Amino acid sequence: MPRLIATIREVAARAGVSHQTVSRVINGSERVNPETKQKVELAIAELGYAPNAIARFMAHGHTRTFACLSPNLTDYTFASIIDGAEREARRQKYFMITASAPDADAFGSLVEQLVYSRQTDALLVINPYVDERYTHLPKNVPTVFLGAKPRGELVDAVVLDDELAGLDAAEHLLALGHRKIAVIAGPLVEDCSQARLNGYRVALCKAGICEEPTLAYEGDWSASSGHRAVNEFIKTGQEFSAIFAQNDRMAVGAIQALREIGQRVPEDVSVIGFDDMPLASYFDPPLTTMRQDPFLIGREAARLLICSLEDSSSTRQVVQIPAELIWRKSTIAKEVVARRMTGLVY
Amino acid sequence: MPRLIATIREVAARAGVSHQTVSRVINGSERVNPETKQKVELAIAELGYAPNAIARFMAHGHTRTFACLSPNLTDYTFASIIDGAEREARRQKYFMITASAPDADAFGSLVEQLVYSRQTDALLVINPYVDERYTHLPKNVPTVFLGAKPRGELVDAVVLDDELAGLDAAEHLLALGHRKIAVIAGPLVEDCSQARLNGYRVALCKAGICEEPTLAYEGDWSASSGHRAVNEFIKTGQEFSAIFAQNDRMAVGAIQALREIGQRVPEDVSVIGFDDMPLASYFDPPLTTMRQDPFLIGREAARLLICSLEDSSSTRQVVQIPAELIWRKSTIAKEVVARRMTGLVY
DNA sequence: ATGAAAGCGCTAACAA
DNA sequence: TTGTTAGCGCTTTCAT
Repeated sequence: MPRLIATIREVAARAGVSHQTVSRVINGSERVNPETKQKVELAIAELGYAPNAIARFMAHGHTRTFACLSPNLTDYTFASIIDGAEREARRQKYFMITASAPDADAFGSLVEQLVYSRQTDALLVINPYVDERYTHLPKNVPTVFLGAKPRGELVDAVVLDDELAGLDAAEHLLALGHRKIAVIAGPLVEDCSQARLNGYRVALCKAGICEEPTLAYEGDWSASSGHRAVNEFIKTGQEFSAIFAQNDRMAVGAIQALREIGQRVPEDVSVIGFDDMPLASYFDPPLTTMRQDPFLIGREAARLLICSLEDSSSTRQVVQIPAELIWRKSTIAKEVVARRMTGLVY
Repeated sequence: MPRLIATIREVAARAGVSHQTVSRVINGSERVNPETKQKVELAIAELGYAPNAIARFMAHGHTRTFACLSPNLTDYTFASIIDGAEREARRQKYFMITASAPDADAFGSLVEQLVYSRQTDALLVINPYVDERYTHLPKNVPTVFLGAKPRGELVDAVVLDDELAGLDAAEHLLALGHRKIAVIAGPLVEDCSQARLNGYRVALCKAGICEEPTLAYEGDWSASSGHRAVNEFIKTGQEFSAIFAQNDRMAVGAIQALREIGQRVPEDVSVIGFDDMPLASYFDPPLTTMRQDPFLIGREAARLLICSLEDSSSTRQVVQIPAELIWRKSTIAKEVVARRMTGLVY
């Protein structure tokens, strides 16, 4: 296979200069005579020369590339984080290799293939504590966690302010007059589930309500687990007038289960979700939810990573991004319903 | 910054062999004495040596990495394609750099940064004809198109059998007794929109129905464009008892618009979508749709790309993947409804 | 079975 | 301002 693109030396020969001068031109060095520069640029154009990135990496020892490891690439939140990170990376002339690591083993071999081989200078880890994957983290490699604060690891992180968001969600329901509020949590090994649960508890405590632990169900983020949660609540005879689902998919599953047993949303039960996923406003009823901006989170993570790559004296940080309540139609004031039902009008 | 990982020569020195022997060991060459091999492996373990991928690329001239360029990373279909491609790539020890190119210019500069710089050996292009991006395609670089057949370009492609899927969707509606079937198409610059439309037309022709062109609306894949489509149909006084939306988001938007004007789905109007996006079964009513398997499509594309990378004599091919009808609750037989309405029971 | 030499295409350090 | 010399860490080719 013939080499299709010229080398720096061929350009140099054609322009009648040394290859080093060509290097200076393509790197925009100041110390080069304008005339020489022109000659070189002409030769570059004539030869259709483009610098070889791999040779550059080889020469200066780093790749301007980082790896982004995610449990999967299809979850909307993950995909948005990745999109945000990738764009910020590219804006700063970095590259990103994205890979899905369904489990800890896959994660480990990815770290080997990408980081230990020095194909990659740095690491972005989405949900480092979903499983044991954090035990495979490389040492001494700039890393940013997404979705969980470091537990001792000396890495940066950007996370949603999940506790505050959980608190806001619960207070929204409280403000609507609800007192019996069930929670459908994500997997409790994930920090964000715990944090959202804490926020919820704090809100209830502040409202003088002692939370009943049985009013919480541990789901797995899937719609069907939301469905199961409601069935479980019913089976165990729980009473509740509102549900806080820790993501929209579980909220949607819960609403379906509720409807199957003849409960109307929001008239009988209010449901608040989390994420504001695409089409959240197109469900029936349109979902009230805590919106997060995963694109922004990804961008911020890339920014942080590049900072610590370029300024090794930069201090560790954890940045928290706030969530925002989007009040649509799946939650409603308890009193309003009660009055309507008894025929009272304002 | 000190080099943290040993080089092949350091390993060689420690094992008392030449660096070439170490190279043979790490590359699994047969021609190496078992004892020597052991010594080398010991040295590798002691030093924590890992081969430098960049140096390897440099030495043999290719990177085992390809670029995957997509209009965005968040669309579920794209994300699934990417996930499928990335996993297949990794399974075969390749890497993939994924980037979003919102427009043709971004696409062009990405091709420059990734392909002309030889950071990448090959190219996966999702939706090459969304805009003018195909004019920036590199020559002489193994490429696979996703979502559109090559228009003259000498590249492989994997596409859904959109025409057949369009035909199947229309025939489903036809079989249910519908005769006035409106279409909400995707952007007509995209081949898949055209192909789905063709399939629909063929089906109607076969059923002896001359399609009225005004019964087609060009959307942009968004739910709100599906909503607009229905309003447009109504405003222009179109009659229809069924709608074929070329993706699920537009279907959902259409259903909402229908409901707003007091039309029930499926009792008054049947709606079939396309994709079987996540939660399609959780909408009200659960969506009838043409399911595609984008993960499989991505995997197939990566397979093809690697084939043509490793066997340059491999012949060009376009592989078509079938879609599958998922009949849920948003479509119903016209007669059934009519009978119910007039009080007739079976 | 093993080693020595050359080179991949560039950048960095120094010299002129 | 420009050129020369050395690598970067590996693979490949050719000798031994």
